Amino acid sequence: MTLEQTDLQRTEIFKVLSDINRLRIIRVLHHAQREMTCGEIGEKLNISKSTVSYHFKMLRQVGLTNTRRASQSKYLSLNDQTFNDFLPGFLDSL
Amino acid sequence: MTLEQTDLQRTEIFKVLSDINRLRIIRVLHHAQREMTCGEIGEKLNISKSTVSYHFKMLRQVGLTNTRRASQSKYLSLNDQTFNDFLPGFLDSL
DNA sequence: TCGATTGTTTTATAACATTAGAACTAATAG
DNA sequence: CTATTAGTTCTAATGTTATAAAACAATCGA
Repeated sequence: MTLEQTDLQRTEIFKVLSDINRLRIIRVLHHAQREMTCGEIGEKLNISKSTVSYHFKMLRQVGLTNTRRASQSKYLSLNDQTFNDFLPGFLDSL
Repeated sequence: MTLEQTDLQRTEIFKVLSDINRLRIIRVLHHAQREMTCGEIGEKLNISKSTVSYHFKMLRQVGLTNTRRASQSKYLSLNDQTFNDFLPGFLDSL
């Protein structure tokens, strides 16, 4: 992994974290300490389901979250590994 | 300081860090361990002076850098305090 | 199978970000 | 005062991002 590649990965992660709604999603998940669904988070944060789906995708694409399908629902959880690798201590500061 | 205000401050900082050129500027400054001028950094990173000036402004606005005028030149340095407050350990990971 | 539930993708739109050239401002040296 | 140096702001072009409604897809219960 070159320096430049790591830089690009870093900027991608920062880009994902630079949106207030995605930060809210992360906080909600962190404080809940459990998986949550798209609908559940959308309702809590008052955003449309398509918008939540869009943000979920971005979070997943940079490895900040994991997803698990179960029946109709899709459960989201934080990927602690990525947070620890790139932003040690960040989650606990939320 | 409310949670929401801190969130906005955080997303602003992440936004500033989500650009590859600004990340490069930070790395160059960190490794140089000294102040550097706009022209010096622009030359090193091969970006126009107006673009460097634009990025300098963003960095300063969120408190990631300090500036000092001396004669015609303007010297930039990292504000370790802000990095430590919001991203402890980040600079050393660069 | 049908209808309900849940989430995704498409589409359109509006807002914002990045870039560099040109014009401008500030400081200094001669 | 004038020319030079260093940086800023304006402008226009180009590209990116966030949003939600609408259409679509997948799953499940009856």
